[in-house]
Amino acid sequence: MHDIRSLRDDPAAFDAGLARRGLEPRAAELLALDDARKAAIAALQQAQERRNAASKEIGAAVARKDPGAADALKAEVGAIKQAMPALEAASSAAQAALDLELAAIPNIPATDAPEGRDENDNVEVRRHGEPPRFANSFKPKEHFELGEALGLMDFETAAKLSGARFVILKGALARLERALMQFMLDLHTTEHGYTEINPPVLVRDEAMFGTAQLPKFRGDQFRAIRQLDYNEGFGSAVAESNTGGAQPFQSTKEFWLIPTAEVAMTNMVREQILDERKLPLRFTAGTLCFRAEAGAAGRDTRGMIRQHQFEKVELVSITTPEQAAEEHERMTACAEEVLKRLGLHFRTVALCAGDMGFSARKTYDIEVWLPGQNRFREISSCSVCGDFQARRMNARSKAADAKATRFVHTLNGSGVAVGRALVAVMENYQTPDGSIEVPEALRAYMGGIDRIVKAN
RNA sequence: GGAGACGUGGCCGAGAGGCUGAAGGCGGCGGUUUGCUAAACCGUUAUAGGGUUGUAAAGCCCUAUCGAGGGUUCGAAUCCCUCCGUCUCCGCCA
Repeated sequence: MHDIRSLRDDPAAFDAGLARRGLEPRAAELLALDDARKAAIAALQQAQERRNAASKEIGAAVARKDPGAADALKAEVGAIKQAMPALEAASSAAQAALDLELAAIPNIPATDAPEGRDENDNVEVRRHGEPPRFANSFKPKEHFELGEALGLMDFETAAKLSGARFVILKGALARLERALMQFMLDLHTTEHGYTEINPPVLVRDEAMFGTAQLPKFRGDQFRAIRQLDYNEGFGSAVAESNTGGAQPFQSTKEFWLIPTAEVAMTNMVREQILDERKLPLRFTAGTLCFRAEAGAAGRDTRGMIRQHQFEKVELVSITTPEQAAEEHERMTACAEEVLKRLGLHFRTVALCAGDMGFSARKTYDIEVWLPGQNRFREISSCSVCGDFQARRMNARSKAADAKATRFVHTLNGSGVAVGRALVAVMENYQTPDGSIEVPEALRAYMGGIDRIVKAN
């Protein structure tokens, strides 16, 4: 969420930031909305001021037993009140018009985010390890070929239960996914200083607004509706529920399924004033994530790369403005460490301004090597959001000796995507006989199993 | 799911249609006194928005806010409704 006052101070800088994302200038239009809003507020406040003053005079007139004066004043207030609803409506409409626009504009890129339009302009900043070597004659398989051949990965049965973009893992492969999550959480909590969180995965509108999934990315999300009177046949299970009221945030019976634990963990500090001596806060959680993948039709339709439901270990930091940039590097290194210990080849790229997500000021993607696809695939994305989300959440901090509060800075990163890590381990540790070696770092979590073989 | 109680500033807590942006206490900040510390005493201490003066720091005026949103009223922390949240008892449940 952008600050209309700083936009007022420097509209050119705002438009320049949007231009770096490949977007049209918006400042002039927003400032016009802001002027309209201020005019509407002034008109309303003028009416309120007179009403309040007259009402006090009525009290005084009644006290000195002057009914004539009181009645005259009542008539005046009555007239003012006639006009008030229109003024109130105009004022809140003007505010809403501005907020609607501001809430749907992405964050301004940091000065050191690379220039560029799309993924082709991203900048590789480092690379670790190298691709695994296979015998010349051996063509590495993709993870779903391996998993299905092992009898431990079943997309067909999952489709019977839930449709496309779901999977059933079995036996040692199910355990491998569990092992990966445990390993990552243990690493981040015991060595990287993150506090483990087990958050709700169902959240309300405000939380989704806070991290900016709402209002713009509504269509990418799943909702959970509590159906109170479920007796009109199965069709009603998916019937559109009626929220009704004018208040935007009043539903208790509808939730959103989190698309990432970032939503839950970042919103833990919403509407709070934090002591800056306690920053940065570092949280990690391994949760299920739910994404509608709207607009991804036809992409990654096979396999586990792009599912409606997947597991991810997420990292979130809450910092002061001064700490944010360094924390971003640190967080990215924490995510990279996961891949290093798993012995996976990866590269880290800085996303260009045109390719970054909505809330980000600067983003590093970590891409892991997948031999079956013969290419790098995103497995983690670490972003600094500045005060963009903090404004939406009203999350502030205060220095020990300061009077004023200021917005915190928020960061989030995958540390890392568990489903994709499973894919990476399978493809990188496959052997010609179709079995999969278990990386050293995971063996303790696998009860000592060092190889995953075909189920009998 | 049923029944009931409650939600007031950083915290505790009064207030039950106008004199209340809100008593009192704690805490914070500034000061006086004081070998030091402590104590005592005095003062001060919400947030957001709009307007205005000023280069600025800041000041002044106004509006809104007593969980949130509506309503009644000339006037609402106070009365009514809805929602959110907390607590108690019962029921159900992993």
